[in-house]
Amino acid sequence: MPDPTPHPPGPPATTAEGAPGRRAAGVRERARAELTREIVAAARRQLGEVGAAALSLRAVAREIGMVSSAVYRYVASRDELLTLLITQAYDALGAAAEEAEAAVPREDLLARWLATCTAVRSWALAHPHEHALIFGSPVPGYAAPQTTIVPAARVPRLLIGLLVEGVRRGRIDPAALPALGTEVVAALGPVRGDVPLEVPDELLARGILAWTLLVGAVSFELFGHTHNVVDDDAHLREAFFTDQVRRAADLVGLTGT
Amino acid sequence: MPDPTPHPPGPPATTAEGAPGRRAAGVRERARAELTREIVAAARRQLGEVGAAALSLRAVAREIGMVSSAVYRYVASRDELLTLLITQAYDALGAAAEEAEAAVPREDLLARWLATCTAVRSWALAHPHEHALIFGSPVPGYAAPQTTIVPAARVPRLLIGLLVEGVRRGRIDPAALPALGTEVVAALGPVRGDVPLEVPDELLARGILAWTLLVGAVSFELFGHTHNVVDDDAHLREAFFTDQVRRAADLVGLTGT
DNA sequence: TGTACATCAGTGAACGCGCGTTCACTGATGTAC
DNA sequence: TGTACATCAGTGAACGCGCGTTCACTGATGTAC
Repeated sequence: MPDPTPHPPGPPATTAEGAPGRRAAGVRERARAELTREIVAAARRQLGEVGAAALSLRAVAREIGMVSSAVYRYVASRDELLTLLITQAYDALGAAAEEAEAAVPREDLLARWLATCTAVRSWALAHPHEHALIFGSPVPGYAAPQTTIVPAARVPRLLIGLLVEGVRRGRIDPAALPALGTEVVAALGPVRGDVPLEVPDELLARGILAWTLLVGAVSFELFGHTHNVVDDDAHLREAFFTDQVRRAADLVGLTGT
Repeated sequence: MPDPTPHPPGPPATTAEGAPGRRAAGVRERARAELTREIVAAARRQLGEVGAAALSLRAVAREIGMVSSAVYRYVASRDELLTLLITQAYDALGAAAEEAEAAVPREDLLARWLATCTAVRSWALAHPHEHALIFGSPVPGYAAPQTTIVPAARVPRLLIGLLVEGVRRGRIDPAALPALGTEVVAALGPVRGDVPLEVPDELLARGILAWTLLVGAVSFELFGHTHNVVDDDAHLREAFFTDQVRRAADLVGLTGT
């Protein structure tokens, strides 16, 4: 630790001063960013082929025609690469869901709910290994850092937003909901601060159930647990999924227009 | 293929004739079975330490003091070992759930439901890697054979049994249920044959939702997705889980005594 | 504008490791007469 | 009961492979005067 090896210079910490030489430094920085992107893209491709556990820095280097040690100029370790893949997967999923949701007329809360859920499923079907990376078994020996928290919350935030809107528009009547047991209320302590008070505890519990069901249903389908249960036909599968998430919408009080 | 290598004799196909020499042959067979069990047990221990992707035949051999090649007398390959682990995990989970359910008074269908769900969660908390093995991301490069289908269905079968009983005892009124959309009915084709007709399509769809939620909730907790959502306290976690699966029971029509 | 110097990207070899699987073999254990 | 033979379990060496990471190095690219 005390000897500063000349090797990994790390990200250049955006050179403190910056008025002159800005463009020049910008060139190096841009090249750096570009190659980092290339590395992550290659890693993503590899992830899609062999899965997270078998993801290898050497293979990534090979794919972009670099020598394996050169990759260490851009990522500090295999774990850091995994972290990048995870946050980017969460972000891609979040963006897909947000885009689909935004395309639906604002008044139709049920349709917005269903669009969000369907987008989550479609993204997962299109990126099965990335779904597995964020919602499947944890990668052995890897601990997700704080960095992933915010992107991980994008889809839940979207769904909570729909609940808030439902309450504000009078589509969901918080007063009509039963009270939640005190222990369960206590259990929800950590999330309580992140959710507007318009969403009472009971509704929050239902929302979490819906979110759990959504991810559970997608994972079940992706991981093969619907074999011998649901038909193989793509259209029927989607119909079944829609039926399930519509039930979840029902539960939180978002019914048809 | 056409040359019968002298090496792997495989399981001895239970020597056709068997009147004399029975006990002697039995000794070898018993030793064989015993060692196979030891191998699988060691593999299970290893699974608990490094996860499925990193499970290695050589490490298993090391743990039981064998040379790595000797293991091939007992299991044909790493994949076969994985298959054994998977079916045994399903069976252990199924047995735990069945035992917990059997301990509850027969009349209390809700309590039987909750006991089943709680057993699934407890087993998963006690055997996180085995839960991940059967409900997490598929192991890359491994395809589950038919052998796993029956044990995999044990818990679902238990839950379906409760629905059947609920209908037979008049606790669930099938006539009061809405009809299920024709597409969703079609989607349920494969499973329909395995579920008694007392459980109408609509109830079946709700049952699958409940099962999906159950596994989803356990996986969420186990894979760390309830961080920053549910409190860390074990008791509160359980209270939250119970609340969620009680909602699932509600949905299928199993309410309090 | 021109030169001397510092910064950085990429190289290639190496360390030390573990893996699945095969194969010819030695002994021990059972079987048949 | 005793011997000749067949079956099986376990050994040890080997094949061929890939991995993450480090390190001293060569050049190219930028920076300061």
